[in-house]
Amino acid sequence: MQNESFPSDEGSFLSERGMVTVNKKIIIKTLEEIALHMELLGENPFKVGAFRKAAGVLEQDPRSLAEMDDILSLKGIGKGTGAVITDLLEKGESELLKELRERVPDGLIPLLKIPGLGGKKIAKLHKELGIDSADSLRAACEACEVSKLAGFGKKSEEKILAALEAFGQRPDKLPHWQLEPVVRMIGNVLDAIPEVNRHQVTGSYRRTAEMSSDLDFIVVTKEPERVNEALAAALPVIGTDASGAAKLSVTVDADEPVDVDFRFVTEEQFASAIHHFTGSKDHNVRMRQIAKERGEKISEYGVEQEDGSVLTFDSENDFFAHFDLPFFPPTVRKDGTELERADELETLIRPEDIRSDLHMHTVWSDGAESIREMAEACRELGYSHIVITDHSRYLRVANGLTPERLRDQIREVREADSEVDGIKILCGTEMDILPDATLDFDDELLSELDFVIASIHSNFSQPQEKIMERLFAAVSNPHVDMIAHPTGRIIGRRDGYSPDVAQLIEWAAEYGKILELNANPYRLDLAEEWLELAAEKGVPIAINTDAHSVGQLSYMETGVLYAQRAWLNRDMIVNTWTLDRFLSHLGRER
DNA sequence: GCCGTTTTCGGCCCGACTGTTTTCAGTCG
Repeated sequence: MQNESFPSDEGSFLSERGMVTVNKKIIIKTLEEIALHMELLGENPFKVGAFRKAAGVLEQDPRSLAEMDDILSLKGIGKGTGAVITDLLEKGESELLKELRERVPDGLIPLLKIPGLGGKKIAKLHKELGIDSADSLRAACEACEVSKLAGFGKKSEEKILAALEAFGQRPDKLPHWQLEPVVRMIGNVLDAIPEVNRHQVTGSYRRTAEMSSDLDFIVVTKEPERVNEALAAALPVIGTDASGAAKLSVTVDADEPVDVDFRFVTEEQFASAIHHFTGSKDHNVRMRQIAKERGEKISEYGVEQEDGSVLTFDSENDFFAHFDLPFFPPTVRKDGTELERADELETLIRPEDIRSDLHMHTVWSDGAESIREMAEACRELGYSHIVITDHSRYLRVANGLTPERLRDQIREVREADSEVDGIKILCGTEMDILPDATLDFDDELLSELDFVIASIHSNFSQPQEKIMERLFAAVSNPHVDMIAHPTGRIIGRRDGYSPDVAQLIEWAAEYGKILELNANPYRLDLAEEWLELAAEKGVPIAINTDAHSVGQLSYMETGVLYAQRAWLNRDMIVNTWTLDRFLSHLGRER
């Protein structure tokens, strides 16, 4: 999820005053950097893995460095990794890393990103040809020196050159929203191939990760070669990485090039295959360990028994049941620790728990449909109540409502509510928090509304202090009920206005405000880690679509799935509540 | 490098594909 960062752009471990300030993050980064360097020296992969694992153990531990008095006795931290930590704590730097840095040129590290090059091959290039950077690698390829090395050939040389050409041109990962249409397009292509019996997108996309580096499809067929050919012919393929009877790996031309893997399996293998390729990697490792303890072996094809026979399953449900586990939704399959949280699955938020949407727009501001049309569409979705929340006057580009127009709208909402059966329509606003930290409507007008959302849509680049002053103005106003899209981020495009989210969550807890998980796939704001913190602090969350049209009401599902990633309990999700409970929660003076 | 404790040595998740081989190592997911 995070961008991979390399030591070169990592910034110094020294603070401005030159004093060494070692925190947990630095220890984690150091361990990871050591692993990276060892990989390039062709070290034993298990040794490399041990350093990665130690970093992971620290990351996993919720405590800060100061709270960890037993850091050296944690499982996964031993003599070698412990020495690095001790070194860092005592001297502020790692002797081992220093040594490794002297042996490994900085320029080698980015080369790990070139497909087909791993630690061993890069080590060889360095040792045999003195390659120490992307530039020297390019020169060596152009001089045809690389193909002379044992283990390399003409083809490797060409592939490396092509990869160097594309270096930095392509983003590592694409946002979920950008992949969605590609998934749909590929689904249609698969549907049209007669030899395909069924298919399922898996991978991090199925886990509703906000960014994915590729797409993985499991395809059930009896004729993999035919399907392989048909896919290659029907898709806008701009490159093929691997092609066989079991898999096809291609790069597909979309808005951005997208890497797509297809795995061909039989009907019996389907459940095991989708589990395997949905991951996460760490989840799979954990599952395999559990299998191993029982004398079994999990692969993408099934569960191998001690006698060599292979069990297959009708569904992922049955697969988990075989290990005496409940079904874990893809969204919670993360670092493997989820397997210890089976008792929380019962209360985990599910799409069918949602009974309202508290943030949507109509033709009154920048929406596409009328109040009645939105309400009727929500009724179709089975909701019991909704809030109409058009923009306020400051947002001119969105035709924001003046106080006069808002009063007119209130009348119209009341009227629509009395006319449309089967759903309660509430009056609200999405009111701007202005750049000067005042609110767009006065208290008197706000008191006439059922639900007040406050949001920032302007002057994102203000210093954090000012942004927080604005958010505080909203949070501390007794009429404001919720802060929408609290950071203003657009995934993969912009970071938003970078508030101090931890502080905002504290305030929300203190002033009894709701924070939004905006379900628009472009936003998914708040992000996962903040949702976890909000849950810890007992701050209620509303999952809202912010729909500007009837079609966008379907964003709700993505929002709920994303919320599962943060293990949100349905009881803390405001829009699972009944209308009565919702109104009594709001219960402010009117 | 780390772990276990019916193991202090011998594992560490598992399999497909590629490119370079003439039987397999390396990379990748």
